Amino acid sequence: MNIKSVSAATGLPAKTIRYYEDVGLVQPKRESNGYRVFSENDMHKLAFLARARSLGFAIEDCRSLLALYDDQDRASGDVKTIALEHLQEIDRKLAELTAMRDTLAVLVRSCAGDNRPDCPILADLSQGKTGH
Amino acid sequence: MNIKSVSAATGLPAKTIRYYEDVGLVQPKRESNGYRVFSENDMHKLAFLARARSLGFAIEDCRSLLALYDDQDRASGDVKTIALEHLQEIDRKLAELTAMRDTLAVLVRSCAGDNRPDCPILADLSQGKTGH
DNA sequence: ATAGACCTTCCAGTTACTGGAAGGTCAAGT
DNA sequence: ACTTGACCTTCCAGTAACTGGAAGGTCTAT
Repeated sequence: MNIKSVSAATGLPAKTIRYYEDVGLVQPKRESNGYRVFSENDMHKLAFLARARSLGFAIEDCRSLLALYDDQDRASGDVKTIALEHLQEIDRKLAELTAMRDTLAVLVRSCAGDNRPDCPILADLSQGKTGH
Repeated sequence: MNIKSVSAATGLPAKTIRYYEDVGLVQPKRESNGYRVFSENDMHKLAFLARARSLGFAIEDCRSLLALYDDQDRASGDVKTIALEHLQEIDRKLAELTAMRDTLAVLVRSCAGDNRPDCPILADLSQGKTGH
C-alpha cells in the first residue's frame, strides 16, 4: 500500500500520515525508490489513530493507547485510566464552553443589532465582569 | 502604571500584555528608560481584552471588537454579527464535544478497569467506528 | 556597594498539523 | 524516446496565543 491508498482507506490526509511517522507513531517500510510501504499492521494503527484523534485524544495519549493496544498483557485498568482522565477533561471543557455560551447568548439577545451605536455587548465587555 | 501593576489590575500575565502590544492591540507609551507606561485608556482596553478572551473570542475578533468599541458611531449590528458568529461556533464545538463525551462515557462504563487484558475501549478504537 | 525586585528584548517551544516549493519516479500515450 | 500527469520524496515555514527562559539594564533600599 502506498500513502495515497492508505489515506483513502483511513480518511487521514497523506500529510498527517507522514507527520505520524515523523513523531514515531507508525514506522512504514520503504521501497527501493524511497516510497513508503504500509503493512496491514500499519493500516490498523493508522485507523486506530484516526478514531482516537476523532475522540479528542491528544497525540501523546494516542501513543500510550497504541502501546497498550500492542501489549497483549496490558491491564484494562491502564486504558481506562487514560480514557477517564480524558473524559474528565472533556467535561471541564464542556462546562467552560457552556458558561461562555450562556453569557454570550444573553448578550446577543440583549443587543438590538440595528444601526444605532448603543451596544450592550460592548458595554459588558468594557466592564470586565466575569460570569464565573 | 508599569506592567506589573497593570498585570495585577487586569489579571493578565505581563507576558501576555507584552504580546498584545506586539500584535498591536495596545500601544503603551515608553518612559525614558524604556519601561512601558500604561494610560487609563490602555487599562480599559486590556480589561476589555481579558473579558473578551475569557468569552473565547479570538484575537482577531478582539481586534475588530476593540475597533468597534473605539468607534462612537458604530452600529450595534456590527458587534452583534461578530458575537453571533462566535456563538454559533461555540455551539458547534459544544455539539462536537458532547458527542465525544457520550461515546467515551459509554466506552469507559463498559470497561472493567481491572487487571485483565480484556478492554472494550481498545476494541472500539481498533475498529475505527465513528459516532457521527 | 550590593542585593533584590523590577524592567527590557530576543529566541525557542508548545499542538497537530497544513501549505508550498523543489525535485525524483512511474505508467501511459504519442 | 519523449513527454505528460499523477504520484512520491524532503524540507521549510506558518498557524493561535501565548509561555519559559536567558542575558542584561534599572531602580530602591540598605
